[in-house]
Order: sequence, then structure tokens, then C-alpha cells
Amino acid sequence: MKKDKKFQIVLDTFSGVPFYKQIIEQIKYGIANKKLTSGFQLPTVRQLAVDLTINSNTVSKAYKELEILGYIETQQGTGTFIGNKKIVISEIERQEKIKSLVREIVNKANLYGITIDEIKKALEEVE
Amino acid sequence: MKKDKKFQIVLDTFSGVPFYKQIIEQIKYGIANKKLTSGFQLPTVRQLAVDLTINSNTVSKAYKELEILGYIETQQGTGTFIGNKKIVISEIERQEKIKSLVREIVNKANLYGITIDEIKKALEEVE
Amino acid sequence: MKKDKKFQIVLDTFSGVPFYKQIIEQIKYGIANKKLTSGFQLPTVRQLAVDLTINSNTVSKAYKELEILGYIETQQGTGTFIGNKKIVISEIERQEKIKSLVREIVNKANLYGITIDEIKKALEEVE
Amino acid sequence: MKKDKKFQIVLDTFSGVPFYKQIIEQIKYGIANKKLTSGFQLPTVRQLAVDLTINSNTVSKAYKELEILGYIETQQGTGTFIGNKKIVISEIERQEKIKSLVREIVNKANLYGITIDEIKKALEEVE
DNA sequence: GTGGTCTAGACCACC
DNA sequence: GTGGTCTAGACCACG
Repeated sequence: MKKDKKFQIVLDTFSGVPFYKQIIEQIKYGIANKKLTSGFQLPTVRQLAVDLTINSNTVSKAYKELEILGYIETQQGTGTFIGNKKIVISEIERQEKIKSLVREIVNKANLYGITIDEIKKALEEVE
Repeated sequence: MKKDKKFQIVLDTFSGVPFYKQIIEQIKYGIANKKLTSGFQLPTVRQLAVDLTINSNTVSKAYKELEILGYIETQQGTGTFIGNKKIVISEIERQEKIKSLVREIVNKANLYGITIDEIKKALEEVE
Repeated sequence: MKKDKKFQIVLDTFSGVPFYKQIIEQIKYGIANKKLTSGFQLPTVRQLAVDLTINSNTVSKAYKELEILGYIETQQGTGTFIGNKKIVISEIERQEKIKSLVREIVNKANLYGITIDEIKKALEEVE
Repeated sequence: MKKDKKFQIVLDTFSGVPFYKQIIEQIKYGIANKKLTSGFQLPTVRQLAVDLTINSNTVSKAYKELEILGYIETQQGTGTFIGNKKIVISEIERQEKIKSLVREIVNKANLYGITIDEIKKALEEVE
């Protein structure tokens, strides 16, 4: 896995999770990971819509919710910026995330008749 | 991973995938995996609804779609049964599934600041 | 019988045939008769529900089944449209329909003590 | 159409009207038409079920409802008989029936792309 | 008991 | 505005 300096949003079309929620979550985690720091300018609603090839209303909805939550600030005519609000993810939460992700992997693998070994092997190749 | 003889449907409430689609997919994979064979009686609409703690209409909707697609047969007053239609999953499709599952894992790990090594380690412990 | 340019769905409340099946059949015949052609926008789920004074879920169910069968296509947020799939009714099928319709008429007439002559006379007056 | 001396129940599987309702209606009309007169013994529940190849519960349900309505009487161990209650169908009701039947015919013909002439021609041939 | 149909109404995703 | 999902609950047909 190569180091990702630049912040980028990636949508998973098949997960079933609504795009606007994916955007919200990824920006929140970007803040938590310090990839997005106070004052950073987010892409414009229209630009991000084009980049992700989704409707601009969807981006708008995500930004609006993030603003309500206080994570970003919109300045009319200038753009949208990361705010001061901090997000801290505790080690316990991280461990929880790992557990739930693994549980999910095992369930899906099971469902599709995929073995854990196959998953692990495929993961080796990613690196 | 221990061997799972009995067929069981598991819903992921947080995935965002509609319940009825999860049911459809799992039954289809059950047929593909030969865990569900022709003539096998599925749980009743109401029983499955209770088991999954969802509304019976949701189960009904899933069964209905599977019936239209020809995978199951319903007999009013008797129950719902697996039909004759076969589902074959090619090795290519399996490999595709593995790829997409791994892609999903990497994306999520990335998002949450989890390393692949942590995932692999956690997967070891499952076995 | 006057020419019917506009497509319209009519429900028979007393026939005992489920509403959603009547809708499905009429749309299928509309496609077969070329009254509904590829790309045509069907009434919205809610509008048709209002027009037929039935619940929107019932319309939704009909549209859903037609979509699974490939006759119509739905676009979230936009509407529901006739697809490309063709339906051909052979002359043999038409003759079968006539036969079964006549059989039905005779049965009912018989049952209610109505003579075929009365039916024919009443049919003359329709024209 | 040949004269029908004997009373006989005919089920229409495709009408969607439940069997038990068809049975009830036909017996009621039999009484109205004087084809079934007071004291006439109806077939047993089991016999009629066999004749119509339906479940005996269905026949039972029809007879029970007719008994509640007072049209037939059940004598334990002997059989089921037509009661004294008369049913009179007024000429107005008959004319209404004709009208509604014709309306139904026209609707269905319309739907299936059948002309009234074809119906009339087919009706000629029945005689 | 089984599944099937329908309603009323809530909430969501997307344009 | 569009369609989609889900619930709660009623009633029916069939075995």
C-alpha cells in the first residue's frame, strides 16, 4: 500500500451506503487522521460532484450536514473549509473498528464460499 | 472457521444494503453453494421475520422476487421451497468477488487508519 | 368501439384479481399493442395510486415486478419508463384469449339466467 | 347451447374469484333459477371436492356460509339440503347483470385488442 | 397453520 | 418532485 499524502474521496457504489454518508464519513476520518487540518479548503460542491461523477445535490447535502455538525465552514463566494473542531479516535475505537471489519470480512467470505486463506493471500498481493 | 452445515441468514444492519436484497443474495448463494437444494423448505415467511426481527412483509418481498426469478416455489398454505433452477458461480466470478472484497477491505482500512497488517493479524486470530 | 389513443389503466374491483396483477397485465398488453412504446414515461407511482384510488405501495409492487421482468425501467428521482423488451402476442394467443373470454361469458350468462341473445343484443347497442 | 337440466357447478380457475365464493354464488343462482328446489340434496362435501378437484375445506366453507345465510340445511349423518328460503331476482337486477357483464366484456376485449365483432362472431358459433 | 394482498404512514435517496 | 424501503396491522385464501 503506497503512502497517500493527498486526501481523496473514494465512493463504493456497491456497498449500498448512500454517497452522501460516505462523503461525510471520509471527511470526518480525514479530520481525525489529521489529513484534513483546520483551514484546508475542500473541493467545491460542483468540482467534487464532477470528480465523483455524482449529482451536485448529493455533495451539497454532505457538506451541509458536516457544517451543521461544525466540522466545516462555508464562506459564501469563497469556498468550504475545514473548521477547528477536532475529532479524536481512541485506540479502543480503532480496535473496535478492526474487530467489526474482520467480522464483516468473515461473514462475506463465508457467504460467497471464499476461504480466509484466499483473502489473506489476496491481501499479501496488494502490498 | 468452523464448518457450517445449517443454512442461516445473517443481516448486516449497518451495510445500508436493503434487508430484502440481503436475503435474496444469501439464498441465491445458498443455492449456488449447494447448501440449499431442490425441494428444501425455506423457513416460513413469518418465522424468518421473527428470526431476523424484521417485518414479515420484508421477507415476503424477498421470497416474491426469488419466485419471479424462478429460484423458489411457493405453495399457498404449505410453504416455500427451493426450485430446480441451478445457479453456477464460475471460478472467474469467485475471483472477481475476492478482488472486490479485498478492494473493499483496503478502502475501509485506509479510511479508518487501519493497516493491512493489523487486518491480517486479526484474521489469523479468527481461525 | 371508438379508437383509444390514450393509455389508461382500469381496475375491476369485483373480479377478485389482485390490483397489482391487473396493472401488470394491462401494462404488458399496452406494450404488446404498441400503445406503450420504449421510452414512454408511465404515470408516477403516487399519481397512478391517486388515479386508481389505491395505495401507492400496490402500484409500486406492480412496477417492481414489471422491472424484474425487464419490461420497464425505473430511474430514482426521475420516473418509470417503458423499456426495450418487446412483447409479441401471436394470433394463436389472440384466438385463445377470444375463446376463453367467450367461455367466461357463456358461463356467467348461464349462471345468471341470461341468454346469449340478450348478450348479443346488448353488445349491438354498445357500438 | 344445450339445455342444462342437471345442476352443475363450474369453477373458473383464472377469474381470481375464490372457489368458495363461486360455489356460493352458483348455488344461490341455482335456487333463484329454480334449478335447485327445497329439499334437493346437494352433493356431499367430499364428493363435490372430488368433482371439482379442490380441497374439501373449501367446499365446507361454502356450505357453512350458505347455511348461515339460511339457504341450505345440514342434517348430521344424512346430508345437505336446499332449504325453504326463496331467492327472487328482479328483472331490474337481471338487466343490471347484463349491463355489467357487457361492460366487462368490452373492457377485456379492449384490453386484449379483440374487437366486439370477433366476440359476437365467436358467440354465434357457440350456439 | 401457510402465503398473499392491501393499507396507512414513516423515512430515505436522488434529481 | 421522483422512486425505494420498511413497519404495523388488517383481512383473505388455502390446507
